[in-house]
Amino acid sequence: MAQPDTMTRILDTAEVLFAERGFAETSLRNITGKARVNLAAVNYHFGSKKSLIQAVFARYLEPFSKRFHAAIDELEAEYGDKVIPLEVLLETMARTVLEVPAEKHSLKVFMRLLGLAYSQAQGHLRRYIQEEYGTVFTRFVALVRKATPELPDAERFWRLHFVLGTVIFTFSGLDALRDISEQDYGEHVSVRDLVRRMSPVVVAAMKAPLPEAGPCDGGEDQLNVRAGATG
Amino acid sequence: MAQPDTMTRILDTAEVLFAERGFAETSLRNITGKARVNLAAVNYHFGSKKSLIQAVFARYLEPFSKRFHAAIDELEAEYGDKVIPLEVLLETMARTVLEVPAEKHSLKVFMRLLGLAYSQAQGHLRRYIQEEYGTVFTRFVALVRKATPELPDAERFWRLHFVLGTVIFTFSGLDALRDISEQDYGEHVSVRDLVRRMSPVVVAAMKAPLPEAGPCDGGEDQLNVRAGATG
DNA sequence: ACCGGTTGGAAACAATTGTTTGAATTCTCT
DNA sequence: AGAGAATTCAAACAATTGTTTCCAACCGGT
Repeated sequence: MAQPDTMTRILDTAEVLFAERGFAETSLRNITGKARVNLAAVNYHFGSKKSLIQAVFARYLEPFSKRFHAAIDELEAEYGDKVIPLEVLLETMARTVLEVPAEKHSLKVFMRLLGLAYSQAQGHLRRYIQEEYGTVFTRFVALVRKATPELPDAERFWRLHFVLGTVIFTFSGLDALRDISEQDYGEHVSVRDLVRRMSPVVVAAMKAPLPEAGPCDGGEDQLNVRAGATG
Repeated sequence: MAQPDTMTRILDTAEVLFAERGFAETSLRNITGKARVNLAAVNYHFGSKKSLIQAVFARYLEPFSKRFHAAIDELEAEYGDKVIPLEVLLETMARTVLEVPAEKHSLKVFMRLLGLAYSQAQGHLRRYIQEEYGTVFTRFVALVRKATPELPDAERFWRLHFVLGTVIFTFSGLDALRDISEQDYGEHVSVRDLVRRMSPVVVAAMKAPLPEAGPCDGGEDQLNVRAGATG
């Protein structure tokens, strides 16, 4: 069996280990050991661990970004001036997300990495992803805006992040949740299955009625005081 | 100003740092330095870093569990045999969650810690939380079941986790999201504000129509093949 | 065939990690 | 006040981390 080249071998191993344990908990020796590659290879090919992490993300996000732009192009060509329905937009995004990792990698890994990027390392990763692949998301949001004219902009912003939370959280903890589901309900759910279950929920979430009153509670926010560091 | 005792000082500092950077990325020296406490104090008072992490969670979850049990008791006494409406259940949970950290701590920190517990360290933390505080959640689910008899059990299981994802994801990334919201929409959202926005979305999510077809796609799940470790 | 640039490998690097030690200090109770 | 327990402290521990170094092996072009 012709082994893939070293860089690919490192990326393949790294993404799995990162997804399983997180970035800080995965050492380079752990990666290079499992990948049967010399330790120094990581720093030689990628420069640093940080760059390796970004490279792992780039391998997912680059084809995704490309395909998603293309998919949106198709949609816009098909619908012309007409507004693209919300369901179509969401379904297109889901399909693109499902397509990309299916080629070589695991959707679970992809989602778990996204979840880690959000939850962990508040710093460089989020900035990197935002700067590098933010445009396609912006484009998507613009279309969602046309599809949901009844929503105030701020409301739509929050709701999109609500459903983003649903998606990332679910798929990123997929294994554990699936185990419970299988054990308690004797039901093995596939990824497509989960998407099918998620669709009506997401649509309903976006189309939910607006909250009752406006933000007029005087801006009290004492819930966020932290234990003061008496320096 | 009378300083709180060492254990409290450590817990106060640790929970903030953990929430900001994650567990592995926060060193004991980092904590003890900021808390103005000797390094060995952590191991003296808590035994190990792992135990410290659990103690941080216990300080949130213990009062939450107690209050939530009490709140459910009240609800059951009030409603007797009648089913408690879903909205009331969700609102009760939200209120309890908001109450607990408001005493001394930050809701943001609480949620971020919950998010980390799910996303990070697949091992000991989830088990610990499940074993220690799983009963109150089980009790809650039983009431939700009565409130949503139209949902198949498995469907309700997944939907509860969908909305759990929304809640944890949103509050755990609260700062960043709030910054964007404030910058793009000139709108400062308080925590209560966010809860108000989230409510109709969560309710709509739980009450969304059932997905169309059953799980009859032949169980293909090749999306989850991982890059084989050719050992 | 030969050479220059690229790639691979074992060892060592300095820094940081969680934890332990044993003496000094503070607190508690009679 | 003083014996004894509880706590704090500085220092060192062994282990692991990401990174670098130096040398051998390889490759394609003239």
